[in-house]
Amino acid sequence: MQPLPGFRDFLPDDCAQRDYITTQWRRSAKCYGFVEFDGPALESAELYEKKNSGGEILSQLYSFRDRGERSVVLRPEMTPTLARIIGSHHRSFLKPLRWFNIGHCYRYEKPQRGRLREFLQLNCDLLGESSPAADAEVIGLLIDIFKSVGLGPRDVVIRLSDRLVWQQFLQDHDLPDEKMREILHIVDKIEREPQSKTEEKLAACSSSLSVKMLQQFIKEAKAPSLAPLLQELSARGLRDYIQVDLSIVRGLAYYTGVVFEAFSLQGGLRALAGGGRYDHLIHHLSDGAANMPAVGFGMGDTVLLDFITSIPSAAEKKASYLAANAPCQIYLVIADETYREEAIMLASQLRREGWRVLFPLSTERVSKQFSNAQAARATLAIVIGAEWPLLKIKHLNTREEEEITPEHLFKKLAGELQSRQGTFP
RNA sequence: GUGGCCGUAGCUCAAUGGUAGAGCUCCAGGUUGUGGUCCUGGCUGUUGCGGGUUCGAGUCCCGUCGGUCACCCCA
Repeated sequence: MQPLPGFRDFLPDDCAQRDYITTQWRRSAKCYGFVEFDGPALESAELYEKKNSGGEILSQLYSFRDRGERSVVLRPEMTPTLARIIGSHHRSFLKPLRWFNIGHCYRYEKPQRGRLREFLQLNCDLLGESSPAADAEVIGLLIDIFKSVGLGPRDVVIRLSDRLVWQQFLQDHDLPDEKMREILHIVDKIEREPQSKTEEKLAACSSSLSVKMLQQFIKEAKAPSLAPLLQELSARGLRDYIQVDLSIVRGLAYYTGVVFEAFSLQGGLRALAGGGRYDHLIHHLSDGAANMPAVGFGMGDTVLLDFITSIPSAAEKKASYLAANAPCQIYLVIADETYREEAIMLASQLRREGWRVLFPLSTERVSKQFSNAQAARATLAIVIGAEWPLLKIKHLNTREEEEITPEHLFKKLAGELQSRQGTFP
């Protein structure tokens, strides 16, 4: 039996790596005062129909009828759920809200690498504040997440743009607002499509615009509205990560202002995260129950993990986290079965103090026990045998051995635990 | 949804149309209380599945399922 197409099993090693990602996500989000929320994976289909009035989107939804004949959908993204929750609970919270979520989302598409039908996503949203300071907080958080996993300005870039700039562009060329969506779609593709196709699409949309004019406008990258945001990012020391790029407009219809995408600079340009400002969506999705400006972003786990693994310094950082969180810290070697009971008592005591401890469940040769200790990636072995009531401890990395009393052992470990506490809370 | 490539042991892969194999992993040993090496032995298959061609198919053909890459799409 295999999992369904586009779904994955997570073996312990996969879980450990995912734990690394989600731990860094949580840590960074909390540093910015974001609080975690969650909602159901299964939602009413109505929630998504409202936003996208039917069409193709629905065919990419995991949708079905439940036993109560309700039309239901596995959430394809978090934002509608967030908007729904905000709509009915926003009066209970002081504004602005800083909320984040880590959860599985689903889409019924043909699976390929980094694009499965079930994926884990981080969403961070700042609601109820329309100033550029809010944009800067959110983008600052995004960058700090990259920093936390060892990615620097040589590894990732945030391409920043503003839809208001394009709105102004349309006005300056006497084009109606209705053309906005079409033009943005063309801009979105301008890098990826051959010029002839872009020209064709542009001609169908407007007679007064040329591809050259668009390209020139993008090249000039004049975006005065972004100045306050850029200033805030400079104050955070994050300007190195930012590149103003007006060709970034994002595919989604609901963005109203600042939009941004994070890309990998090495190993081909891959989108690692994306987001922007959506000032009307909450109002729309909550049926007017709430009305507040919002800015946020989403980031998937698989592409990020792939990328981290391909960057040596980031891979090293991941490896040291995994080593520090190995399944076993202390392995008790029972060299003489006579002392099994003493060993069990010692193990229990160590476990009560929070150490990850293993010992052989049945009689094993000492050489086998050391072998197992290493396989479990323990850093310390404690041999219990003839020297009792003394213990022989062996540092498995340095192979150094010493004999100490149990009391001394606990004192030593207590110091160790304290000094490590700052490393991985 | 469209097209290309690929499906052989748990993993990585061999096998001119002619008896399905290797390495790694795993398990058990190498007699006294010390772990990445080494030596010995052992387990593992409906060759993804279903048809067809052939004396004979892992190999050729068709279908199907799954994987992968590129489009499409991206909430």
